[in-house]
Amino acid sequence: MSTRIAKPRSRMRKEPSQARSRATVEAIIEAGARVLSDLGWAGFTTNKVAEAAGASIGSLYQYFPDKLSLVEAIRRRHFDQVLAVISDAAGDEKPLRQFARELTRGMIAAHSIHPTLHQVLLDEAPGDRGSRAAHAAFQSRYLEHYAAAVAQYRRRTKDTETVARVLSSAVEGVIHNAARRGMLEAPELQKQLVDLICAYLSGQHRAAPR
Amino acid sequence: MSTRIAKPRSRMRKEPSQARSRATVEAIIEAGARVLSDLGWAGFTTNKVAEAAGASIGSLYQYFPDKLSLVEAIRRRHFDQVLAVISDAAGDEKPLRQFARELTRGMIAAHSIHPTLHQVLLDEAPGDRGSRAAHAAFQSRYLEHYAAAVAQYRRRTKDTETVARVLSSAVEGVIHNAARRGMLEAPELQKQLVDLICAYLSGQHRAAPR
DNA sequence: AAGAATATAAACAACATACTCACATTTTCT
DNA sequence: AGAAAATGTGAGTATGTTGTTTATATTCTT
Repeated sequence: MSTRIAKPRSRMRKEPSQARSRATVEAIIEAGARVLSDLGWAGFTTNKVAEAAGASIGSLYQYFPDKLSLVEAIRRRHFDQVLAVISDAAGDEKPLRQFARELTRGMIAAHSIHPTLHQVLLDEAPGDRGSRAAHAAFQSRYLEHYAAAVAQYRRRTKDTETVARVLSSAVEGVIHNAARRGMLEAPELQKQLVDLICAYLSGQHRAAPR
Repeated sequence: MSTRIAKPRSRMRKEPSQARSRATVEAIIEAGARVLSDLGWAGFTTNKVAEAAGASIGSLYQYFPDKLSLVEAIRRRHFDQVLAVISDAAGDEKPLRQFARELTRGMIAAHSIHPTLHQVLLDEAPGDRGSRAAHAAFQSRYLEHYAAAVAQYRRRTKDTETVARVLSSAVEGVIHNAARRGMLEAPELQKQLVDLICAYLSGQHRAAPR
């Protein structure tokens, strides 16, 4: 029972050294993201990814030891992008509305390339391997940024974490829904999302007038 | 090419007449919902459903001609439930906050049994068959109810439909996220969701004070 | 007790798909 | 130029999955 051998942690079977191979690896990751976003986890097959990347299945397995390590790579890349967006938006001390606008714009931009990748990565794709830790770390930092914003714009809130979570999931919900309908670019939607964020964060809504 | 034969529309291969068989059918649908919610579309297999229902695979195929018709049945049942919730909440003329509270409570209740079923049904499960129409009809009525509420509580809004969509997707996002974390019952979360709805719908948030 | 309805689960056929391997091509190095 | 290393190829395999059938057993109705 103690014979459970720890799989070698190698992210990549072989480190690409030439420019050509680095381009191949990049193409594979990119194609993987597209397939994952378009077909979902159920349609995410290594052969399909290789074909979409314009590479051969052999090349794929030359750099990624198995399917999961590929998902890992995709996940890492996407999460880094999203994190950068939030980090930027919640940067220094800007007025609420500007923060909301930048956040909205950034999130939409981050999802414009692969509309439903984020959701698929969160919901469908498994995270068996060492990804568990990385995934948690992402979630943590992700929320931290939101929490910082909440603390800044909504000072008299006790449970900052809950508010941050509600806000982030609401934003994600809107983005995801719009993405599925292909309406990410609609300006009216962007405006409404900004309004939603501002309304919730400014939070002067006690005792409705009527 | 025109030889595409229209499959017989039979929802059920055989109508259950005895009480026993009706219970079996119900158990299968219920188990199907659970499997779909827990394992996702990728893990949704007829054998697993039968086992989870405490029935045999043969019984399943006695009543459902194929896998898709089973999903159809699950979908129909769930959507009916959700629709009833919204319909109730957006009933007559109540103050905004009460509407928000009832909507929140109802949505949470509807998702408490099978937390992620709704999302899976919307995102992963295919809708090849005649479900396309039913699905659209549901979406339509779903939005209508939200739009009615928007029109009632937010009179000076031009694009009612967009607002309704933003609101509904935001609520869904929060619910879905909470469901995944097993935090659906947390009272603090419920309160925050109510706040979010009220804040957005009352919409007096122009010109942030600072 | 006969016959209809319902339940069972082993078995299958068809298919999908992650992954390997032996070989071809390109790049780098001497 | 030529050897060696790096990279690319894709048919093939091995393994599993899964929707579905069928022959048989059990329970209900009349």
